[in-house]
Amino acid sequence: MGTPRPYADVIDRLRGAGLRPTRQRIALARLLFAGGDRHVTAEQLHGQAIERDVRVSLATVYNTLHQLTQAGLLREVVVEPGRSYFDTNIADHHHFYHEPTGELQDIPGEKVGVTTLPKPPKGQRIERVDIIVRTRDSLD
Amino acid sequence: MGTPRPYADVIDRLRGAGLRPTRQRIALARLLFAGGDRHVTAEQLHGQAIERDVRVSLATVYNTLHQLTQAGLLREVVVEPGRSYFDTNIADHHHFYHEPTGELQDIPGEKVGVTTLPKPPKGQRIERVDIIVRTRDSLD
DNA sequence: GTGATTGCAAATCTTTTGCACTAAA
DNA sequence: TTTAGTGCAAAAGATTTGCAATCAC
Repeated sequence: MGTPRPYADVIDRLRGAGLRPTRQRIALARLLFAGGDRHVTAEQLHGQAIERDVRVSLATVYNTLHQLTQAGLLREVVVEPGRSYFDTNIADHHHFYHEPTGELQDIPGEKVGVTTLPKPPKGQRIERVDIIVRTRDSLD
Repeated sequence: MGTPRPYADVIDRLRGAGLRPTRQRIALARLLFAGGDRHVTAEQLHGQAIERDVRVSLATVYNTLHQLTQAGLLREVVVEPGRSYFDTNIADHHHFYHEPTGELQDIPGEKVGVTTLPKPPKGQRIERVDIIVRTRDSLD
């Protein structure tokens, strides 16, 4: 048996992204990629880290989130001015956005059929198609 | 002939929205609704007003944009964290977003076909579907 | 060791707010 | 008048940055 490496999976993921597996990055990555798909703001993630006694500064959380996004391990979702969500689901998919609570919910890519789409302006290529289905409470 | 009213159209539009046609609001509405469809940030609109020697504060521009949005005369488009665009096109439509320049371009609603869409979460109704097609330069 | 990473606090940027002043009705 | 609207400057958030201290390799 080889020497057991703690959090080997997370560390490999960071390494794969070209990021040094520091204490902070490992902790954040564990929080992010532990459960299923998550939608978190920097503030929320920072709060959770603090809760679990992980000493990280908010600045580092922001930096790490952006680094992971750039590496393709996270996706940034913009639904509201002045607040960014980071999505651990990087598969092709879209979102329900419940405006009253600010909650995001994934819609699997295959559940949405976009038939036609015009050609992008000259000299541009499509990078990504984001669909946000904004919802409110039925009674309103 | 009745007494000619300057900017009667704009004034009526504001009145119709329940907004007093003040000097500032008239000027801003004229900038917004003059040409065809426009996508502006508060900062940009403020800049244009100043350029044309209209004395308005940025705070008033923000207030007015939100009032017009609430009245249904404008639509807010969120594509980037920390910056809101206001769209004078209130018809059903979507957007190309050219990431390098931050430019928005309308896609008429009928040019995009969304076939299937899952039911929203229990107790919620769909308010609006926003589709943002993010583009980059072809060569990148 | 040494170069990448972190923390902290300050800086930045967008947007909102409080309040005395001004203007529309 | 009387009440809504405005400007200004200050406040509030979210995010970024500069730089000395710290850590991974």
